[in-house]
Amino acid sequence: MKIDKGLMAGSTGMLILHLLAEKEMYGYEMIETLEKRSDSTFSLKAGTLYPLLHSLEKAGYVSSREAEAENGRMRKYYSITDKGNGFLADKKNEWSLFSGAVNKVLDGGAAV
Amino acid sequence: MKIDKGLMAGSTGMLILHLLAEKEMYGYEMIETLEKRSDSTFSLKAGTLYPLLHSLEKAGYVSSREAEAENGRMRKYYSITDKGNGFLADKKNEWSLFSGAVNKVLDGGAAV
DNA sequence: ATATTATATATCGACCATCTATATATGTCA
DNA sequence: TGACATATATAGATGGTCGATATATAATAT
Repeated sequence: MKIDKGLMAGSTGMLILHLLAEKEMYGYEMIETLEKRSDSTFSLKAGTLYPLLHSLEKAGYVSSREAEAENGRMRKYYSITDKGNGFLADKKNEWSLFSGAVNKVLDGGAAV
Repeated sequence: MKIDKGLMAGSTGMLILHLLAEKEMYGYEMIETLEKRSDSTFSLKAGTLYPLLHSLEKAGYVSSREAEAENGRMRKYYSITDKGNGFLADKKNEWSLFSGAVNKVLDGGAAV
């Protein structure tokens, strides 16, 4: 099933930062990793990712360096910053609160 | 914590339809019920709700009737339609898939 | 050789849902 | 009478995602 873009809004940044908290990655790799990890539920578009990475960098949440890959291609590798880790922690709390509240409403009526 | 509007996007319609699947409600009542059920996590704005209700009605997911409340005030009561129930079921599946995928990514790295 | 596909980054305009601000009107309470 | 809660409504601003498009190289197929 294709996930409505409305649902994606707001969580994409958190997901990207979470990946970068695990290890340095380049853009294309993030798209593939998200696709794989979510069992193809997510298919983040390049047109969404690259502007997002630029805004995360501008905000100081990630830093980047260009480097040549083994195959000779140029890639732009992103890393999360300390500031980014703090922001990520906040976003994870927010996600937890939000998804919990949605489920509360959906379960609700019963034991309120 | 105030929930980022990006996160809300896409799930508000589902939440409203879920409330209406329980019982007929008027707009203001929906806002209060969501606030209460979510332990004040959600505070849906009137400027979001009323246009949303109109579009849900236009799409045939809800129907409305105007009636005088006990206190003499005019209220617009909304009910979910059969079509709306079908749409709601789809949206709940989508939410389940989406939130599951987000958690998979956040848990990920470990057991992939 | 040549065409196609995958890799890799990037920008732009369109779309859509949310918010704030504003408007109107009535009921309640001080 | 004034303030606040109730109740619905619309308009404009904001912001995130998408599709389309562009560029360039590597790998694969014909």
